[in-house]
Parts: sequence; structure tokens; C-alpha cells
Amino acid sequence: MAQLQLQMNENLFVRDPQETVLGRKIVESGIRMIDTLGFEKFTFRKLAEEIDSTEASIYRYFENKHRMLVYLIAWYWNWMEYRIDFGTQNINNPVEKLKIALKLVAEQKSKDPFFPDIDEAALYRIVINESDKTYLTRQVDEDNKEGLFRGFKSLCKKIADIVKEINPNYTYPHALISTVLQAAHQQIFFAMHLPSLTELSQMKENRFDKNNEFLEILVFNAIGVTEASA
Amino acid sequence: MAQLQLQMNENLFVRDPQETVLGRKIVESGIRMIDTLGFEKFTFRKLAEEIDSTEASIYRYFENKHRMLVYLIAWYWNWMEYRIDFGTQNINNPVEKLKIALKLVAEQKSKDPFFPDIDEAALYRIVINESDKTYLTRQVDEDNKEGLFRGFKSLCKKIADIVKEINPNYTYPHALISTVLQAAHQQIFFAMHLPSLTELSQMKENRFDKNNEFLEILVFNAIGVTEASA
DNA sequence: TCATAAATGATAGTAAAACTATTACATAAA
DNA sequence: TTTATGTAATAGTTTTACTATCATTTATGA
Repeated sequence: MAQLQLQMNENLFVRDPQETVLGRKIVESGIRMIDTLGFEKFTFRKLAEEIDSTEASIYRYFENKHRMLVYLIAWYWNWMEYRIDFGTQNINNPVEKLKIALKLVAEQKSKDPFFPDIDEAALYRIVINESDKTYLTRQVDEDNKEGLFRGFKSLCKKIADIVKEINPNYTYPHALISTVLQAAHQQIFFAMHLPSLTELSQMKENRFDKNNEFLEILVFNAIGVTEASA
Repeated sequence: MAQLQLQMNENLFVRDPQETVLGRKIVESGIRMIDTLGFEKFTFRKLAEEIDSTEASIYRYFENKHRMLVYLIAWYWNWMEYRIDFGTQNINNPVEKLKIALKLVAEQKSKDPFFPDIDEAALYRIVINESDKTYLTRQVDEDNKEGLFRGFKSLCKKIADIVKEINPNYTYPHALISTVLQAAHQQIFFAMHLPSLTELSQMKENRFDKNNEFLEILVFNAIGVTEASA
């Protein structure tokens, strides 16, 4: 099977971790450790120990641990965009295209053999638990100027453009899609930890399908497309 | 004018800050400092200095700074629930009731003279910038068991119940309302910091009204109530 | 009004986290 | 062979979050 590499914004790292063995080890173990410890308990010291390297070496790849989180989340959104491009190839009907995109956003994530170094399931849990921390900081604006959030914004635009294709008169395509992208993860978090906030908590077997259904109804009703017209 | 006090869950504090002069000062200055410094740069040391007290004294009111944030956010949601109760008194039409609730959620907040100690405008900014940090932690489940998130959950239920009244067949009232409550703040954050994610960034004059419109359309379309039937 | 306890203040200290600095050495490209 | 690069080893600094102790002030109520 062919192996792929996602092109990442240069400001996300000091040295590109995809280019060296140590870099890939840092990312691979970083994902595992953030997933198990949580972002606040995760430290470069612990990571260095785990991979038999040193703190100083890790700092040569990532400016600090916050940047490392931003890198991982950016990777996730780049990956999602690639999957949506892939999944909507040769589909011309925009309603169909939107449905595929939403399904890919909402579905439970598992290993993608194109990227053998990344544990997508663990990364997905990190997205659910930690991704808001990438931008809920005092340096959002500087970070944004550096393009650190390009992945998310680009995906939002891509899906919003499909919405516009379906209904050019809908006023809030970007607001709708950014809301939906956030809700997709938030609802899963709520179902797990604050169950009274969502009906998905009762749906243990088919939670991800029902989440998809919830979001699909939300989007298509918002832009005024009923089942009949689809 | 009569002064009110919101009844807060006992687990939110060590000693009730509403009961003493020092306690009220801690909350009042705490809000101002978190608003200006951001939660991460905010420390009990700085707060103690500001109010001419000591770290030790503040720890006698709040177990740690995270609990203090949770307290402030809980206060906000309790306040919102009270305002919605107040604003929907004697309104029987559930569609009307839901509209009022959404309007109160989405509108820009300013001073409420019933609570002279609290700077609601500053607290509102804290909610926008920091509220997710209350539950995006490893101890969500313990904190939830202690009832720390009761305010938000109770408000969500209240509005979801109105939704059920309007359309008992809609499957996801809680998911819809928790999504909307989050989106209400998130969209304002995006408009300020990641403008390409929402149309609200272009609407400088009437951003809060347009946010309300966006959410209203979202909700009423989702539950299948068009303008005509309202 | 005096005794007692509760509330607050003053001061110091600890452990860990986040990052920085410096030196050294092996390897591989120029 | 020189030079740059990657990695390691070690140690240090600053800040944060929190704890401990004891003194002093203030409130309460017998």
C-alpha cells in the first residue's frame, strides 16, 4: 500500500517531525501519551523518557507543548479534508456530497493504513478532549496570523461551499458548518461525560450513526432541503 | 432596588464567597482579573495582591483556581436560567417562550442591577473565552458527580422542554439545545478571532442580533416550525 | 465585658512544570 | 577532511499551584 504524507504548515514545528525517525517517534508517542495522560499531565520530560531521548531533543522539533497539540489537531483536520476530497471524488450532486462529508465528520475514526505512523483512533479522542485548547488562549490572534488554524478553516470553507451550491440564498453557511464541526465532537464528549445534555448518551450501539443523523437533519433543515428534494 | 443572591451548589466553594466582604471582593476582582489576564495568566498570588489579602485567605474560599472558574461559570448559567424564568413569565405560547429564551441566550450582556457585585459584561467575556475549560479536564466525571455543572444542565433541560412542547416528535431536543448554547458563544469567539469561520464577523453593528437570527433559524427549522406556523 | 473561637494576615516553604543553556559527540554530506 | 546536523547528557532558572504555621484581628455570646 502506498504511504502518504500530509503537507503541514511550516510554522507548526521547528523541525519537520515527518522527516526523521526521532520526529516520527515524538509524534507517535506524543499522541499515545496525550491520549492516556490528558494534555495538562503530559510533559516533554515524560515523553523524552518514554522514547529514550531528551527534553532538549524534543524542543528541537516543537517550540513548546502547546504547539505540539496544535500540530496534532492541524494534522487531524488536514487528514479529514483529504478524506472528504477522496470520498467525494466524482460525485456531482452537492446534496450527495454534503451527506458524504457529514458522514465522514461524524463517524468513529479508526486506523488509516495510508498513514502508518499515526494512531487515528487515539488522535480522534484527543480532538474530542483537547482540540478547543488550541485556540482558547490569549495568543489566538498571533497563532492565527501564523496560519496555525488553516486546516480547520479550510475544511470549514470546503463544506460551506457545498452548502452554498445547494442553497445560494442561505445566509450563514460558514456559521452553520463551524457549528456542526464543533458539535460533532462536543456531542460525543457530552454523551460520555455529561449525559443529560444529549440524547446520544442513551444510544450506545449506534451513537455515531445517530450523531450523523442529528447533524444531517440540522444542516438540511437549516438550508431548507427536505428529504423529498434530496 | 431589591438585591438578589443566586443559590449556588455547596461543592463549588470551601466557604461561601457571597457571605463575607472578603468573599465578595475575591469574586468581584477575580472576574476582572480573569477577564483581563486570561485564565492561565491569572493566579491567586496576583489576585491576593490586587485585593490586599493573601493567597492563603483565598484558598479558604476556593479549593483551587479551577474551582473558582467553575464557580463563576456556574453563576452565569444560574443567572441565565433566572433571567429566562423571569422573561418568560406569563407567556403560554411555547414558540414565543422559545424565542424569548434564545434571544436572552444570544444577546450581549450588560449590568444587571439586581446583582451589584457582579460585572456581568466581564463575566460574559469569560464565558466566551474560558467556559469550555471547566469541563475539558480529566476530572469531569468527579466534578459532575459533585453537581458542579448543574446550572448548565438545568438550563439545557429547561429549554429542551420547551422544544418538546412545540414538537414532541423531534428526537434530539437536548442535543439541539446543548449545541445551540455552545454555538451562541462560540460564534462570537470565532467572529472576533477566527473570522473566516462565521458570517457574523462581517456584521459589526448588529452581530448579536444576527447571531440570534442564525440560532433561531437553526432551531425552528430543526424542529420543523416555519415562520408561518409560529 | 471578658473569653473564646472564627476569620484573616504574614511569611515561608515545597514540588513540579515549562522552558533554557551549554557542552559533547557521532555521523554524514560537501 | 572539514563542516554541519542530529542527538544526548546535564544542569539550571523561573513560575505556578498549593501547603503549612503561627500571629493577629474581629465577631459572638455568656
